[in-house]
Amino acid sequence: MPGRRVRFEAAPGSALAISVSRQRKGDVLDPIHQRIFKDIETRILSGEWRPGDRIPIERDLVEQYQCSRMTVSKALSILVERGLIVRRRKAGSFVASPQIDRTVMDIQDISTEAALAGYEHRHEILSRKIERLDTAEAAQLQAPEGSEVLRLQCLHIVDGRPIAIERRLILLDTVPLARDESFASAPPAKWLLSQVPWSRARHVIRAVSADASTARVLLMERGEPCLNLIRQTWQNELMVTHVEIMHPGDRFQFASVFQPAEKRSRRQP
Amino acid sequence: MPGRRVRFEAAPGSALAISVSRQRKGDVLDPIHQRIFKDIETRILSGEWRPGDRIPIERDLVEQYQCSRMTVSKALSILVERGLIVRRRKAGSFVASPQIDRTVMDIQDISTEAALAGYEHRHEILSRKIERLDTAEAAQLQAPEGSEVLRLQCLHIVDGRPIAIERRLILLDTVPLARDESFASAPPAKWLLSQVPWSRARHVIRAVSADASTARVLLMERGEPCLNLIRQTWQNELMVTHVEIMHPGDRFQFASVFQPAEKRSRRQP
DNA sequence: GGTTCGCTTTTGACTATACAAATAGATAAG
DNA sequence: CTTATCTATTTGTATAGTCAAAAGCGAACC
Repeated sequence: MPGRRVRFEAAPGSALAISVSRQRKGDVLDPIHQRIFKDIETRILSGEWRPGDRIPIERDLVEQYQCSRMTVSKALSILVERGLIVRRRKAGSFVASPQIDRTVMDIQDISTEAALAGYEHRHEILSRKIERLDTAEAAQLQAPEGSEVLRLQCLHIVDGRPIAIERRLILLDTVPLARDESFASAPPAKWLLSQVPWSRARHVIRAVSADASTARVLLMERGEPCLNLIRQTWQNELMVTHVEIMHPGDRFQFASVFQPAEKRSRRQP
Repeated sequence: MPGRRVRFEAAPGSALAISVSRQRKGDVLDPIHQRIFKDIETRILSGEWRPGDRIPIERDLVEQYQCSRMTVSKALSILVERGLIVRRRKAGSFVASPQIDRTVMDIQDISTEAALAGYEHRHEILSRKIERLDTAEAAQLQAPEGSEVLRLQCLHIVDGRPIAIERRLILLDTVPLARDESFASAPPAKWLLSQVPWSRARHVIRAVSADASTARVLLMERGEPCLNLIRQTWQNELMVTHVEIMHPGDRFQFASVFQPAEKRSRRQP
């Protein structure tokens, strides 16, 4: 009966044993590779195994979990993919040094964020015109001079209060469909994403003083602090869009909870 | 000769063929699973395959790349791990919907960031004292009342100009070694990371007006905009540290370049 | 009409094996 | 003492199969 596997567990407490997780929630036990992954992840996140430490070699893990090398290898591959370990031939696998104090901010688009938080959101297109990029602006955006662009101003209102003014350029060469889009049903950010996949983005977050026109639409005083987000997006060297969003400092902040080993679990509806 | 593999390539242009990459840079060809991965990734990032589209089933990919199912499966697993596709039994694998307009800011710690940008960085510990958390503060931080904490103020100077004031609490129960640390050689953020691995962090970024004491140390006017970063870190339900960093708005911004499919390649020195 | 049941497709998990590539550490040569 | 060479170890890639679990689909049934 080739390929049939008898499953037993390593005796806990044995010399090199890494306390194999018995975890048995709801009577279904996790796949072996996941248990190996979790056991090692726990060891690393708890600090028991520190950056640079060598983790047991595949042969020993095979022994401890009574599984095949492929299964161990799969677990280790995921740990590599998640940035928790590095593997080196002949040397072994080691706990990776964490990215030094890296902070990651996850910023969803405004309408999504508002919806998730249970707020009512609407947007108003304040202006909409088609222009050509002049020399200065083209240089600043690293886009070809004379490109046709759609220039938009869009106000976002959450719970009845203006929360952001969005000033956006969309390159019509890259996104020709934008020419005839009114952005009445979906705000520009959302519409764009459904139309154009992007391959690269650049972000800048700053604190600036409200200029006169911003202060007027956002119902605040001139000079008050604003949170300023600039985002520029490309699709394979073609610029897609450039947007600058001004948020009133007293009404808006970016917040996120983050784990070093990004748990990605996205489901398709 | 079991296990030996003869490598040929699918005829390009054949009915279902997905234009198998011939890529042959430097005469070494990539592992098959990597070629499959890249081919599909390219298709998705270029927009040829759009969110929700079904990608060829494993059987067909096996046929096209003339490899085993495990190899195809490995490629697809990586695509899942990277968030590019989702797989559903019986249904097939589909291009994942991108996280709606998600922006990710990568913020390194100040000294690292300065070093990377080629600036000279130094820090000064302005104050350092050990206290116990009072009721109000404990509640705010969701930490146990009466916990011993180390309270620090640290000024960061880049290229001779004050660029940030850091106000930090370190829980001495979680990080006992901090009690005798002077933070003279490494700034608190860096030192902490080398001592304590963390499992969860919360971040908030805001724009605020400079208060009197902040304005004084950062050599700016009261009321001018400041970029304000708050970061709280836990290790397995134990709070590690809470820090608030104020940056002068005119001298500091967060910037990052980001790709939807995070390329992770970290090497150990 | 709707509901249940079983068939079939497709992914998920795993084994056992083979050989390749890198390289740390020992050994030999200069 | 330094440098080149060998070798054993450890990871990397891949094969060819097995069995399991989920779920779409249609047929039979109410």
